[in-house]
Amino acid sequence: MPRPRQPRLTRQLIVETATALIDAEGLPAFSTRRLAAELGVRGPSLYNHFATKDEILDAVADAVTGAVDTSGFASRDWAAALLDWAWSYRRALTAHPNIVPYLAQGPGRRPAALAMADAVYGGLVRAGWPPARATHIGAALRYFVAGSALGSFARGFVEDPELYAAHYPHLRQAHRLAEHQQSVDEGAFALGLDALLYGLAAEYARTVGAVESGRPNG
Amino acid sequence: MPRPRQPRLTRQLIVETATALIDAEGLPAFSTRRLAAELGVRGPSLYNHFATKDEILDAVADAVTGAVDTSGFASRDWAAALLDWAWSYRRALTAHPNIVPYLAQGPGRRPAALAMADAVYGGLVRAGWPPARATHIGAALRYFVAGSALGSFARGFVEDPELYAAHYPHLRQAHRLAEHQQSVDEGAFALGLDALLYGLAAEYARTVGAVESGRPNG
DNA sequence: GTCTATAAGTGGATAGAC
DNA sequence: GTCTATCCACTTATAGAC
Repeated sequence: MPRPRQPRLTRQLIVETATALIDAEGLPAFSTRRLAAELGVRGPSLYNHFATKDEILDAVADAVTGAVDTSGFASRDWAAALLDWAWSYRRALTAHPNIVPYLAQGPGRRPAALAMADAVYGGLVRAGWPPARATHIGAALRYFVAGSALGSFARGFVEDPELYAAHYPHLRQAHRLAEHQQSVDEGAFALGLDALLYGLAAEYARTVGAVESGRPNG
Repeated sequence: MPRPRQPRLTRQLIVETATALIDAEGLPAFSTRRLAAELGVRGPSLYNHFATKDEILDAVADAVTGAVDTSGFASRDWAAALLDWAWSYRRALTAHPNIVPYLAQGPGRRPAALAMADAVYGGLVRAGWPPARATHIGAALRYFVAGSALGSFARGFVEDPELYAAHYPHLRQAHRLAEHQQSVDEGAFALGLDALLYGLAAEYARTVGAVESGRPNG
């Protein structure tokens, strides 16, 4: 026999609505009252499901991180797995850029972030990278992805040619960046990621590969 | 209480105190009242020097960015200049990590950020990089630096061995990251930056260098 | 240029009714 | 499990006295 009336709130519904609210209005605009209003309830009702506001934010951050795909580390060579992971990571964060400053405070105790770190670190070590190097690589990629999701580079420029021409001689075309925001940001990410992986592959060949030559990376 | 002979507030003093306050207590704790208290005045007095709270934050962000050294682009080859710039940029941001989320929203109209973009872009173009590529390189480095300053990777882990051992097999040593936070974060940055520059140098040799062989980069 | 006073509102969170 | 009622510290910003 189902319950006559379903509870209006569930943890999942709260997290989904909180995510949408943060996406739409930003982290500073996110309050328990505002969230409750969005859910059609009053503020205090949320406290039946979460103890504090930060617990809600942690759940949102964990859900965002949970969308990242690390499966490549199980089946592909380390470089291809890093590439797949970085793009998936970037997609997950750029889908919810406003939560990034909160999320980037550190993997902390959030399960999804720890599972991701575990998969990446494990995959790199399995491929032969020394543990300390694997840590550095995972962190470096995290820096790059978080930074790219944090704030669009192109978005920072305004669409007013006059503003830049006067004082910044090389930025004469900068106003055009605003038009091509997405392709500039993605192009910069692609360039940086490719260069990074190129450099890592060179170091791998120089150190790990020289020792375990002939051993497949997967 | 008699009024002081000298004005107690100046824009510079306000910005310096605001920076210290944000460093010490974080962006959410920063309020005009809290700042005024720190300066020994009442909240409204600040509005004689800045029109809004955001104007103060912009001034703080601009001061932080203003500490970045881009002089290498005038005198050194592009790769060495990028390396110097990236480290200087990182030092400036990690000295004030709590302002990074605000600062990273985009270069916007802040003079110091625009001057920095101008110097970097101009230096790269002068070295022979195609304009579109120069934009991507500057943005990619910005992503990496901002991400590295935004949140320490190592800090995210707690110093409790038991917490990770159970569920994340590869993170058995992760609690040790907390001890070596600074060296892990700097090592990850150094590795990523070197790999990135290695990859860029390869592309430069493949494209620009092939066309303008023999031309000095400076 | 700093002050008092105040506007007009939001914040997270709790107690206890139903 | 949601409600009403409530707490009160706190927010940015303005008006006008001195």
